[in-house]
Amino acid sequence: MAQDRTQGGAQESPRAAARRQAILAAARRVFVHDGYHSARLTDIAAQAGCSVGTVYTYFEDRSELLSAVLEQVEQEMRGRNRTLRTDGDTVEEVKGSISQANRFYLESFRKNAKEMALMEQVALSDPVFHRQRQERAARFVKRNAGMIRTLQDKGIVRAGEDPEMLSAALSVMVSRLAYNAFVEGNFLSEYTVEQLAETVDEVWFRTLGLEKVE
Amino acid sequence: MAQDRTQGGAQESPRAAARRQAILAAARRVFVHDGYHSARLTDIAAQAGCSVGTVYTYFEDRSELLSAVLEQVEQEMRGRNRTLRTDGDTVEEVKGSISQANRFYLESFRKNAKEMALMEQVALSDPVFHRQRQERAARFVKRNAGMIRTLQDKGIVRAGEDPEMLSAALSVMVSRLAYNAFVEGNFLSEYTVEQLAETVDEVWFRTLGLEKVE
Amino acid sequence: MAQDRTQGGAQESPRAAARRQAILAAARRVFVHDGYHSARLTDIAAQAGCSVGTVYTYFEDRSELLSAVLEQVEQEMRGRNRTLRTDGDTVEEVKGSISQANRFYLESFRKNAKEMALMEQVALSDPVFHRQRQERAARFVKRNAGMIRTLQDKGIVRAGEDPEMLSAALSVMVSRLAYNAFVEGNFLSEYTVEQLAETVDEVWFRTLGLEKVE
Amino acid sequence: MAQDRTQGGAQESPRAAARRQAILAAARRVFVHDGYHSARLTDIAAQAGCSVGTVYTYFEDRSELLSAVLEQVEQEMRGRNRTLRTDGDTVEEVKGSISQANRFYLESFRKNAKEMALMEQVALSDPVFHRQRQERAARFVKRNAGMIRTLQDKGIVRAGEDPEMLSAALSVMVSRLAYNAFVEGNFLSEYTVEQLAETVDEVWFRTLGLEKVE
DNA sequence: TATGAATGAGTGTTCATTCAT
DNA sequence: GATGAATGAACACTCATTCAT
Repeated sequence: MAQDRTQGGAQESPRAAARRQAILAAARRVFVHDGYHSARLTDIAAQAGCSVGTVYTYFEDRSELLSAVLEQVEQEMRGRNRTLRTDGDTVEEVKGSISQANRFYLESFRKNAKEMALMEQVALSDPVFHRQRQERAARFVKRNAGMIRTLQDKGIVRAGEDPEMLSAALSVMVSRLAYNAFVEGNFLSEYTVEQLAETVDEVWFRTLGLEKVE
Repeated sequence: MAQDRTQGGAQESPRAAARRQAILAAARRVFVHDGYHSARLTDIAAQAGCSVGTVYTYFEDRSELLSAVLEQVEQEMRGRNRTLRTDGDTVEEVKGSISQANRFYLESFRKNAKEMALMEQVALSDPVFHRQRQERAARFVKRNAGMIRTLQDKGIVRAGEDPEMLSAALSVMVSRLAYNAFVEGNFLSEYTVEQLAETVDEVWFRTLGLEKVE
Repeated sequence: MAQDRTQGGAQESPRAAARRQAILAAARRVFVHDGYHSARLTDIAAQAGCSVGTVYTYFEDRSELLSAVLEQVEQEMRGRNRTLRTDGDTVEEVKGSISQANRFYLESFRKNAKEMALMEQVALSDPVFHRQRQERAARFVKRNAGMIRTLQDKGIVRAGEDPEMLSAALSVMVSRLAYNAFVEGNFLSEYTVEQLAETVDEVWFRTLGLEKVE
Repeated sequence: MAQDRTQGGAQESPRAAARRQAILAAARRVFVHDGYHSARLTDIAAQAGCSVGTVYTYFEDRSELLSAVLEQVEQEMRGRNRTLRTDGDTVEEVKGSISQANRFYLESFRKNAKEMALMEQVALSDPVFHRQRQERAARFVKRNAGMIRTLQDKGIVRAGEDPEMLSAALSVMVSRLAYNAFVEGNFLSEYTVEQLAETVDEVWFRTLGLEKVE
């Protein structure tokens, strides 16, 4: 992914690695605080306790610095979600998986709200980041679509529905609700993650026919 | 709202009005094509067939030009939605209203997809536009929350649900699905408005208990 | 002096003359209030109740408008000073003339303080106005030098002094003291014209040997 | 006084100091030659042998560059006047002090005539510089007022006179005469500093009663 | 005469990136 | 590796003046 200037397998010294981390952390702070367009290299260097020249020793240019920041964020969030299971034999197991996944997603989003806002911002002005964001979303949708298809095979979800689109609808609902609650400072920000999760679960369960409607 | 330099009720001559429209249309094209930050005044003037100075005869500055563009878009979209009814006595009537509203929304979004992307972009970097976008969204959510509350009173929707949050969840689902389909160039862009609307309707109906799940 | 566009002896209609006066008065207000460089033609036209184009009907350009304003001011001040006598046979008569001249000057300056500040400002950046101001000052110095020479001939002032330079020294003292008192907003602004005049008289009288020093 | 971008006590390298001086000297030349408002940053940079960007490395903006120039001039002039004495016990000593002070002032003015014109110009359009000029003048007047008061206590100058106003009158006479002689290009410019000083001394001495009038 | 819309040249300032030390 | 001074392209905005109506 060429997010640094370390060619091939050349190892960085511990000191160099520490420097890189310091710059990365500084960039994350500054990008998140000022927004990508307002963030100045000089501020990042100052925060990192080094000169601008040194920043260029470790990162090709400003946009690569942003890449590295976003990649770091994504790894942190992926790490949290790695253990998720989306399968299960009984309806209750499926509901448990969905429920857990939604809680994980909402919680992750809450913890990195500022970073998610940053991602959103850069995706709108830079084609490269736009594509990255799209692929991330696509993976999310695809995973859920697979689950829906499984439920259809088991006869739980109606076969008539398009799994991809249904997945997309339910997925964007979760991600956008999270965005509104944690980034926008909406009326939604007054709810707890648990409350949001319950609503989201409800929509999923009813839509997928996992809950009896009296 | 002072989106132009015409003070108070001073009437514009037909020629001046035409000029203003030409500049507005040019700005809309350029903003939508290049994005707000990359758009150059010189390009807008060139597109409008006048000098930069003339642009400043009609608009205070660059940001006011954007305001005028967005206001125009909003009026176009509001105009289309004016006729919407969100009430009804029978379940079928309610479903009809929802169905119609969703189709109108998706269709409007499709017709102004680029402009919606522009709105999204500027909302992320300018506090004023951010607030405008938020208020627009809040109105939308509120209207739907009212409808849900009515359904609860009639005993159609369960009383236990929070109408505001449910409305928010369902509303963002529609708007974000539209965004993905018409702006992002997703796999969703291969669906027709009708197909999107059917899925969206389905989620609404099931969630609100308006449809029997076999 | 070609301060207007009325070629030769072509008479202006009464209406045109009124227009010209209205514009001139507006220009005077705006120039004096905003300073020459900050004054905008549009403001002047607005103040005059006409369009910018009309201003150009009566005045060649911005600088000619200023010329006309300054000329008007000068005529007003000259008018006041026309009756001054600077001669006299006895020491008391001479002192009376000087005393009267100083009071007239200070009073005139006070009445047109803003205009004098304007003159000073434009003299510093425009060669034409600079020359005008210089000539005005030179006339003032010359008149006083003549008086000093007369006093020397009568044996009242010592013959050894250079009348021109002495006149210059005493003249600039008066004009600059007036400037400080009426334009600058100095501590000097707390004195009355009479108090300033007494001090100024004192310096003149003593320097010219018109007063016995006990 | 924050007239540069060197924050706090951060030391400048010799090379940087030389650069700063080069830019300062260039700015002084250009400001003095073209006047503050007509001076272009590009000209200053060209004169300094660097790019415009480099100018902004050392100075916040155009006005700070002017500040630095004026401060430099003032320091040069203050340096020259540091040794002045304005006291003395005998009449002859007092006259000597006054005489010396006047010569110093006139000579300083002559050496920095163009810069004094610049100061005058910017004082008339910028409130900050206006205030600085006023304070400078006030100090000058105050110092001389103190001397006059001392002379009154000793019974040399009449007690009836207002020391502040008398000081102001005599001070502005010197400064304005200098201005006329060295900046204006008056007939006064044909006199030597010595000749100007003699006239100025004469007015002071006679006004303060330090010279017997035959 | 009066209008006021149109013109367009002119310039201070920013900041990512480079490279000599 | 580290530094930070130097670069210079890029751009919004102003306003006196003109001239078609």
